[in-house]
Amino acid sequence: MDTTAARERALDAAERLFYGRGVQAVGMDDVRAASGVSLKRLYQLFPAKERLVEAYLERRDIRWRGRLAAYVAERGDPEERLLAVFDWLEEWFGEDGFRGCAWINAHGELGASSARVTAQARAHQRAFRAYLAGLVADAGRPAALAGALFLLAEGAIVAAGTAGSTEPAREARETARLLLGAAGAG
Amino acid sequence: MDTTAARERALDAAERLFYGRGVQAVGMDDVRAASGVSLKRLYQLFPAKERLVEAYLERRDIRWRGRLAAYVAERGDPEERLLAVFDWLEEWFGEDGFRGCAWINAHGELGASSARVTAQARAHQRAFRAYLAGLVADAGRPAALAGALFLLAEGAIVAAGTAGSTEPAREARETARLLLGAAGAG
DNA sequence: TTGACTGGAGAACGACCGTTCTCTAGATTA
DNA sequence: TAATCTAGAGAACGGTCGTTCTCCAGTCAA
Repeated sequence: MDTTAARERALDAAERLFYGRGVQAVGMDDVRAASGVSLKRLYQLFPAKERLVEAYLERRDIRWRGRLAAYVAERGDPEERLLAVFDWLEEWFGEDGFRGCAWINAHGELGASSARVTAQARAHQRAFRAYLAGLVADAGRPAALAGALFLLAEGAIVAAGTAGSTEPAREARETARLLLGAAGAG
Repeated sequence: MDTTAARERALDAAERLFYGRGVQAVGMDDVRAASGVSLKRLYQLFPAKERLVEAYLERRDIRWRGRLAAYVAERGDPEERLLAVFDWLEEWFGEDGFRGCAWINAHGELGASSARVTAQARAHQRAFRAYLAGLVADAGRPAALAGALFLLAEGAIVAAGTAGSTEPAREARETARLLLGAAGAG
C-alpha cells in the first residue's frame, strides 16, 4: 500500500467515523482499526489528530461540493438549477448515516480550541455560498438572493440533521420557489 | 447552600462551560471548580454527566425562548413581531461568547450516543418552531410561512456561529420581509 | 460529652486517549 | 550472505476523565 492509498484509506475511515460519531468520540486507534493503516503510518501522514480532522474536513468539502455541482449541472435551465440545490439536499438527507453538517458539528465540538477546524468550517461556508452566488448570477437574479438561499440551505441541513427527516429540504425548496417568484427577489 | 441554590450554581457553570468549550472538552471537575459545588453534591444532583448535559439544555431552552418572547412581545404589530425575531437574533449574535446553537452543537457532539441529548435538541427545535407558528397565526399569515422563518432563523444562527458575524441576522430579516411582501406568502 | 449524621476536599480507581517507542519480520541493496 | 532500511503490531507512557471512596471537620440530638 503506497502513501497515496494509505492516505485515502485513512481519510475514508476518518470521515466515516468522525462524521458518524463525532470527532472526540473516535480515537486514533479506531481510525487505525477501521482503515488498516498502522498508527505509525497514520502519524507519518498526519502528525497529530487535529491534522487528520483538518484533512477530513477539507477533502469532504471538495467532494460534497463536487457531488452537489454534478447534480445541479444536469438541469438545463438556470432557474431550475437554483431549485435543484434543494432537490439534492433532499436526496442527501435521506441517505443512511446522514447526521447534519460535518463542519458545523466539528466547529461546535472543536472550534473553541482548534483554529484549523474553525478555518475549515469558514472556508466551507464561504465556498458553498460562492457557489450559490454563481448560480444566482447565471439566473440573472440579484446577488442578495444568494444569501437567502444559503441561509435556507444551512437551516434545512441542521433541521434535518437533528429531526432525522428529509422534510426541511422540501420546505426550503418551496420557500426558494416563492422567493424566485417575488418580483425582482432582492 | 441549599439544594436549589447548588443546582442553579451547577447549571450556571455547566452552561457557561459546555456552551463555550463544547461538552466533551469540559470535565466534571471543571464544573465543580467553576460552580463551587463539590463533586459529591454534583453527583447527588445529577447522577451522571449526561444528566447534567440534559438539564443544561433543558434550562437553556426555557430561558432562550423566554428572552426571545419577551423581546418580541414589546412590538405591538403582529407583522413587526415576526421581524423582531431576527432583530433579537442580531443582538444575541453580537453578545460575547456567542458560539452558535447550543442544541445543534451538543447534538453534533453527542447525538450519536445519547438519546437524551437528541431528545433535547428535537424538543428545542419543535418548541421554537411552534412559537414561530403562533406568531405567524397571530399575523393572519399562512401556516407554511412558519417553516420558512424557522429555516431562515436556524440558518442564520449556524452561519453566524461559524463566521463570527452578526450579518446573517440582517440577511435573514431582509429575506423574511420579502416573504411577507410576497402575495399571500405561502 | 458522646454518637450519629452531613458535606466538602481531594485521593483513588479503572478506563481510555493521543502519541511514542520497541521489537520483529520482511524487503532491498551491495 | 551481510547490512540496512521499512513498516507493522502492539506495548508503553503520561495525561485526563467519569465516577466512587476515604477521611475529616462541623453540627445537632440526647
